[in-house]
Amino acid sequence: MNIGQAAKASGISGKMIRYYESIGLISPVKRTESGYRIFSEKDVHALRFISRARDLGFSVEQMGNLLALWQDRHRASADVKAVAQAHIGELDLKIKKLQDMRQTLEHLVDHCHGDERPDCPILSGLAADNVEESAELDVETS
Amino acid sequence: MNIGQAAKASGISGKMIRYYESIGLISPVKRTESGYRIFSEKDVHALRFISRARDLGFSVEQMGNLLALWQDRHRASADVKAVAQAHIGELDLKIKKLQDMRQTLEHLVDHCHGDERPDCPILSGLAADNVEESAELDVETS
DNA sequence: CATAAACCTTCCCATTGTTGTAAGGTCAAG
DNA sequence: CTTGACCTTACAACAATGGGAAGGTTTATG
Repeated sequence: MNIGQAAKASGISGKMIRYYESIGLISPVKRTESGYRIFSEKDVHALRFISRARDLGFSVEQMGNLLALWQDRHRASADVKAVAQAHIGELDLKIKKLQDMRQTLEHLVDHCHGDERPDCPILSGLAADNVEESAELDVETS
Repeated sequence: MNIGQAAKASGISGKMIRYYESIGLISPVKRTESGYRIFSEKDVHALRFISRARDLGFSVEQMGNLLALWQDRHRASADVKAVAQAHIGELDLKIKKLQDMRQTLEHLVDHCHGDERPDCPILSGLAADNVEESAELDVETS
């Protein structure tokens, strides 16, 4: 199988496949005499694994860990669970951060009349240089 | 005011201040004869504005828009509101995406016993190559 | 005054993950 | 045997930030 076909079959672009190979996430695949990469079903299988992990927001490093665990027949499922749970924790942090941003911004938007007049609490909120005004920007100063 | 002091006062590193200047987000500030940047209160005010917008997750490009609106005394507050609301929309998308990931991952984690045994639904879920198994990965195929 | 510490300057490199492009080699079909 | 569709490597770019080198300036101290 060519890299193009492997790309289609796995959902990872040829570019990225080469990149993953170059950084050692996947081991180098076989080559034809002329240098073309040849992908086996097993290779594509691994690529699909990566594709799924990537869709779940795992970093390349984390995918490396997962791949290693995947390929290790004797690992304990607890190890895998730990990686996954750590990642859930990271996702939670990101979600929380975005939600905080969202809430602050919405608060500002709610107070902006949004008409022709130039007066706008959103900009004043962003421009606030003292604690009183800028307090409006704090979501939860916990 | 030096760049170091401006950095402290605004919460933006000196590195980033220079960067923002280099890409034109802020206009070049005055210099001493020997080439040191001198920041006025107004300059620092703008930097603080940027710092807040950045904390709210605005991209450099969006911050450029906001800055322009901020400095335009005659803009309609509706214009600002539109930018802010568009950004809320973006935040919502990101949040949704992360929540979807989180839920899928949690689903997998819930089904992993997490003990010594090597059998692990998380890895099988990631490795699924057919629709039946991979359906477990879909959160809401709406 | 001399020297050292603490600044500042520009320039380049690394990061993460991905895409684009250029220059060239190969393969299959007509 | 040419054309087009593939493949190869290598390099640059993106966003936003940090790190460091090499060198100039200012300030504080002996």
